[in-house]
Amino acid sequence: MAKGERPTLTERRAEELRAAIARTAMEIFVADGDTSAKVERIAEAAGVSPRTFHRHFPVKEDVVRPLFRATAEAVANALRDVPDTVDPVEALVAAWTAAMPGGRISEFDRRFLTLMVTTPEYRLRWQEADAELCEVIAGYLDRRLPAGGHPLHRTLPAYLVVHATRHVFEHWITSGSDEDLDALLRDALRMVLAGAAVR
Amino acid sequence: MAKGERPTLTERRAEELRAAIARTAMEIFVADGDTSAKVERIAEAAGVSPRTFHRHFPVKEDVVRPLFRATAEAVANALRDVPDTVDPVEALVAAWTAAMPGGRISEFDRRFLTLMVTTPEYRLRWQEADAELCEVIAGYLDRRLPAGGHPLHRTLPAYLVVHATRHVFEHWITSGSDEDLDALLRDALRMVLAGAAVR
DNA sequence: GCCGATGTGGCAGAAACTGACAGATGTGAG
DNA sequence: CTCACATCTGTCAGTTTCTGCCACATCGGC
Repeated sequence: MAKGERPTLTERRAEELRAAIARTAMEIFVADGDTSAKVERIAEAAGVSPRTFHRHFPVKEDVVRPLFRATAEAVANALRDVPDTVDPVEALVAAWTAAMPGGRISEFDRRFLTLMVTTPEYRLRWQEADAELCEVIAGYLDRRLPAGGHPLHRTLPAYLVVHATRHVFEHWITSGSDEDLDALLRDALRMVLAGAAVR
Repeated sequence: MAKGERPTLTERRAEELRAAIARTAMEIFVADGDTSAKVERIAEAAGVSPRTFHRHFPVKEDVVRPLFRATAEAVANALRDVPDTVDPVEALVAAWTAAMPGGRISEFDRRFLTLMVTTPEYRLRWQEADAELCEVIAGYLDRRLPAGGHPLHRTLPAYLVVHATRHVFEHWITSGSDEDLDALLRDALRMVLAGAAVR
């Protein structure tokens, strides 16, 4: 557990435990149709004590973070090795698609994400994962932006890309999910990248 | 208290009480340098019982909402009667400036806003006020956008304008506030509106 | 096998909330 | 102006979330 070492066994176990608890919470939330389940119930269903739950998730709502972090990492991985010949818009859309298992969103996930969008405390955790994505996307866009200038010229386009994606996605989720998500994303990203002068 | 009537005396009093409690909380937060003050203390300083506090603010963090709502309304008012001859970028920057008392941010406000930016639960309340601003800005941009098209073509530009403003503002706050905020805003808004084809 | 480091659970308690009731204070009809 | 009614407020008890502390189990290196 030194510094930049890869995770030790104990750390990996803790991570797995957090993921398991998160998944348990997700299943309970979807089954209930709301997010009001008590810590006691989630902890018991996951086979741990409430005290251990709170050790891993200081605030109850943190329980969903591993889920969002996982998809954020999937997007980051999909974006890591994109050749410069690919159109940025297509690369970003493809990265998002790659983050969904099977390239599409299941009914189960759709119900869960609806809860996450409509419950402010949980929506906040989603946004925190998006904040990490901002850095990844900033790294990707870096090579495609005019060099120099104010620091904001680097971070703002990435920030806007992530938030445009979020806006489109939330519209898609709340409006019944019967539109072509990829097409909507392409459209929105083109708007953002055009303004940011991405080549 | 029928439907679209103007507020009755009782309602106005409740609104004033909420504003007074919010202001009290702000002063305590700034004096402490953090937002950890207990409900009991804020309520006592405002001259009400904790029970009354929670009646007006179901969740403790809601206490700052009146403050953000007030500035959001100020921006909305400043934007309401802008003639079409004014450049949208200038109109938006002017609206933000008009929302600050005296056209600039006091040291007191700066400290308070720093706390709001760095504390996720409070940052969320700020974003909720921004969400209301989105509708106002969508109304303003409506006349300046190509007609027709998908609903997202109306809401997305406003959403991006608000979030670009937020990003610039948070950068400005956290980096010491010694840059030219207006210039940064102008720059960011030009980027967004160029992509959205605002005329 | 031993031993320090770390994770876990139980318990007590702080703090954030909520429901219910009683008293105070508006609000409106006559 | 007065009375009846609605609304707001405070007190109190109770639930839920979250934390500090300690004992115990497990892990990981020697």
